[in-house]
Amino acid sequence: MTTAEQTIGSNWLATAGLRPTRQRVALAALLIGDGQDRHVTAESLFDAAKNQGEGVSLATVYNTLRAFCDAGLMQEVTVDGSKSYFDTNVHDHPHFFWEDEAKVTDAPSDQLVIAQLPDAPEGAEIASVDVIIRLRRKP
Amino acid sequence: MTTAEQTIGSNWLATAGLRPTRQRVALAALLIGDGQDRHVTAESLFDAAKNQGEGVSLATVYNTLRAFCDAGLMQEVTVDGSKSYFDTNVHDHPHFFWEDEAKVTDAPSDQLVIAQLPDAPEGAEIASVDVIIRLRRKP
DNA sequence: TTAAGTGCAAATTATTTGCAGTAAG
DNA sequence: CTTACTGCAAATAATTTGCACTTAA
Repeated sequence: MTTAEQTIGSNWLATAGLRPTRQRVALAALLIGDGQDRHVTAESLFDAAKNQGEGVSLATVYNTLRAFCDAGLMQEVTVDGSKSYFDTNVHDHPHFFWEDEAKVTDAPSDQLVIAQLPDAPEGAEIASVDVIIRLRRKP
Repeated sequence: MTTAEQTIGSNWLATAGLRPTRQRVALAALLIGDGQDRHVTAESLFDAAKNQGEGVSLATVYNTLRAFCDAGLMQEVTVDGSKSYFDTNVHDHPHFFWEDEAKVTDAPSDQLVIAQLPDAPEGAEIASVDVIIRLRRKP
């Protein structure tokens, strides 16, 4: 990991008022270091950190992802009942879920047009609208 | 539970080629007995069965819900990472998720109009599109 | 009679938490 | 210094499974 990526990560943490610990800076660099949006599970991020020789415990990865979500730096994507996915893109946008690989990617949000949406029932308001496009390998 | 509801449940099982055991007929009657679509978790269905004095183990409720889904009688709705919800309405339709109550209901599908949908990436095809409208109590 | 279904209790999986030690402001 | 963070190991929660018993066909 370069110093540049660490700096980007530190700034990202700073904007949310989170302490830039060694572990968080390392994970932040993995998540946003190259400017690309990323979709991870706790396990996949843990493995990525390990592959870089970064010592971070799995519990800390879980706690850190929660902290990032609470701080609004990331969002959880609910696509699969058995695992939690986290997305560095916090804007409202649709997702592809590759069922064969159990992998999440962004779907192009400009290609999704919702012309009409059900009204929220009495006493409720719409917090967000999730659109998951489930994919399978073409036969 | 009336005999009529049991009969409806038995027929429902028969259409899927599932053996109408006492437990399955009881659960089926709870699920589709009154003709209304239902959204349950394993736990909520287990409680409902218990309240009717039907002896069904929790493991059997889990196994039965899986069997119903595998048979195409129900579908799983992924709205909450920590629990599985099951829907007796197998048609493609949007859902409301009431975040405060952790409850799922159907959203009126005629009020959802998707004018444009992202194309499936190369080599993939769209299996289904989930639309979850997350609600919160109005303040 | 025989293959499928049931019910426990034990196993599994993903995730959270308590708490003692470590480090950031 | 003081409070937040980390890491382990133990706890939790939802779900699945192994296996002996029961039941539908």
